Amino acid sequence: MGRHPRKKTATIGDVSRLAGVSSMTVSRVIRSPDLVVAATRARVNEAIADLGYVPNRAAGGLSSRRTGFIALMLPTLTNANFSAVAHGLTESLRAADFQLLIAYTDYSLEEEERQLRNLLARRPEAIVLTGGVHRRAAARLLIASDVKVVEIADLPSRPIEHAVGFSNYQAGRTAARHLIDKGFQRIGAVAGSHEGDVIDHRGEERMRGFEDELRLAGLSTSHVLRHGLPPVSYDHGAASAALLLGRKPRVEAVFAVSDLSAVGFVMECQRQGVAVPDELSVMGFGDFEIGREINPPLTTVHVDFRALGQRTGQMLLELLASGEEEPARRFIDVGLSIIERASVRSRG
Amino acid sequence: MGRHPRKKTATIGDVSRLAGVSSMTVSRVIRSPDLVVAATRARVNEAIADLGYVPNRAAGGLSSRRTGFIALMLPTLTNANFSAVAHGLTESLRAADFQLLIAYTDYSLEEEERQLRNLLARRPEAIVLTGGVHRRAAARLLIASDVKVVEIADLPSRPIEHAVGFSNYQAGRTAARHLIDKGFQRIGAVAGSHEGDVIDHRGEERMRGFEDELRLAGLSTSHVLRHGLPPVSYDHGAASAALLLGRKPRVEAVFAVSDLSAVGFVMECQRQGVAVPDELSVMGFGDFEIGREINPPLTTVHVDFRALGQRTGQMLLELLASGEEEPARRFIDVGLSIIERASVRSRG
DNA sequence: CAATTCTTTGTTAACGTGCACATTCCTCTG
DNA sequence: CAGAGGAATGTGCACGTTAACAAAGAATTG
Repeated sequence: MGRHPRKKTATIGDVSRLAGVSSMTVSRVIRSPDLVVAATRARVNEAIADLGYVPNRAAGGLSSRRTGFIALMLPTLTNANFSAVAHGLTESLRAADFQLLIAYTDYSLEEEERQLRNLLARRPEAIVLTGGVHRRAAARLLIASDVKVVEIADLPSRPIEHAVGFSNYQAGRTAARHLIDKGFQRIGAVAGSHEGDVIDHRGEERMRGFEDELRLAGLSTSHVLRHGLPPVSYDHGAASAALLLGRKPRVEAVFAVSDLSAVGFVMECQRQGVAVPDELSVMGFGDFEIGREINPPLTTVHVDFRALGQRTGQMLLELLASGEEEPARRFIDVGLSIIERASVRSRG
Repeated sequence: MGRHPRKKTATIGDVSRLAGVSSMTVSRVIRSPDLVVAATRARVNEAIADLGYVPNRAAGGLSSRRTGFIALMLPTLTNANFSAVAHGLTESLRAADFQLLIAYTDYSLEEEERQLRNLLARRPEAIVLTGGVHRRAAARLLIASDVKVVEIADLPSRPIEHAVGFSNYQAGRTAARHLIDKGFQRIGAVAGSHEGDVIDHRGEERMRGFEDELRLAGLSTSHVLRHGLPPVSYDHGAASAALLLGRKPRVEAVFAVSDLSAVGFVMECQRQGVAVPDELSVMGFGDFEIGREINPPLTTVHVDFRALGQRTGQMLLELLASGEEEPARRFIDVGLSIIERASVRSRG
């Protein structure tokens, strides 16, 4: 406890003394003003303003068992789609006075458990996970705590509790199907390496779906290129293009595991004088803003990540408001769609 | 307080009972293990693992007066440079077990005070602000609380306490000077509107510096175009290009308030068959990754935002470790530089 | 107008932890 | 072997708030 030289920040006690009421009345003025008669309320509010009093939520949460935290675990913040999720989540939680606690793992399993422990130490009322939990110890921690768990983005086959998202595997298959339907035979793909400590599980799922669909159509997967560490970005696509354009016979169409990589790929084609889509079709994933802007604009698989975040937020509010201990499991597939732009065109 | 049907999450008391020690010993095992003899420590750790115990930081913080929170207030998360700041900050704070509390205002003054109040309610040990505080009431709240304040990104002329960043005004002047030195006379710029509720103060500073430098060189500012709501992005640049390319006589060089806008500008030039840089030079601000990748690669003003976040984090650690009530004010200018690429070339 | 109900405010205790101090048990020293 | 010093552990309380209950006054009812 505190044997401190001087306390500076005002407490509810300071306010109550100044206003000449009990601390409980102050608490009520803040949390349910209609329970307090107008005159008293005014006096208290004045004292609050005078002292610049801001309630201590840690203390309040300890007492009420409601911390007002929602935890969010992401692989990284430096990805427009993930920050869109965070953005959408905040939007729907803002009105309900929840505070988002963001942690990210930089795609490392090492960090996963550490970060999870840190988050749980804040006693969030719910935790939103991207791509599940991969370590046993981490999963055990989740079970021991009584937070509500929502997995988002990649829909797991066996969800821990609730889930909102889409199937990355399906996204890969859909992309392959799109290129096959356009009449292409030599279809390639570019993705990060799937060996090493840093693995993009969601991207892997897309590639798995992509290759499966190729095989089902009796096509070769030999033009699928894996290199570089995730998370992939523009330079990954540019490097991939340099590698893939040298091969003979040249591929006719390429799927990049991310729009960023696809954009880099197209730019490298421009530099090498390879016309997109006349000589080579390119498609991406994620519908990043930049894909709409380049020449030619990028055909891509679209998932509305901001809406995903918003829907997750709304679901959380319902879940938390209901107060049920064991609410029915929710499983929402937000789906995905192909956005046809000019970077892919029919063969021949 | 809690009259609750059943408590589920384990407390330090549960652990101490299971291990047959006092709760204080458990606390010590967690916070300073060397004070506890190995045998006891092992017993306690076993109990912790068995119960899946995770300390409650809210309770700990209340008692120790150290919450382990650092607050960060941003205009938006959906900007690569700001998320780079958050990323850099997290990196340096991670080892010290600080948790970043992120809030963003979406460039709205309305939200600023609300968010600040929410953050202060968590009693962060320091608060990192982007672009200062604009409302009186908000400033008063900051003063009443005893958090350490660090302003980052735009260096204020009169900092509240500490500051790490660069001068956006200087960035604008430097950009203008660069174009003037290249021999251009009809120099334009594109930025968001500076009227309305949503204002990008940092961008405004850059424009102010840009126009000042033009005027000092005796050049006209009539090609400076203002339109659209901040934050500006690709489509803003594209739209600006459409507007600016129609004017006669055409500008020779353009500075966009952000790389994203500059990229959109270049893409629109491509579509209209205007060669960059042969017919028109374009430069941006922020050195976003995409600027390096397009054709031609973008000349830009570079600021290392990730390093900015890291330096801020290191400074915070020193500030908080020292324990001084009134540490010396710190004011760090991380500077900026012009990155010359191919989108600007000398006139004539 | 007495009995009842509602409105408004207050009192008490507990939320889970860590600091300050106290206690116990060893180990050393001369 | 008594006394001093240190290492290991324990006790009590405070951190700032709110839930539950209590109390006092005002309004309503028959």
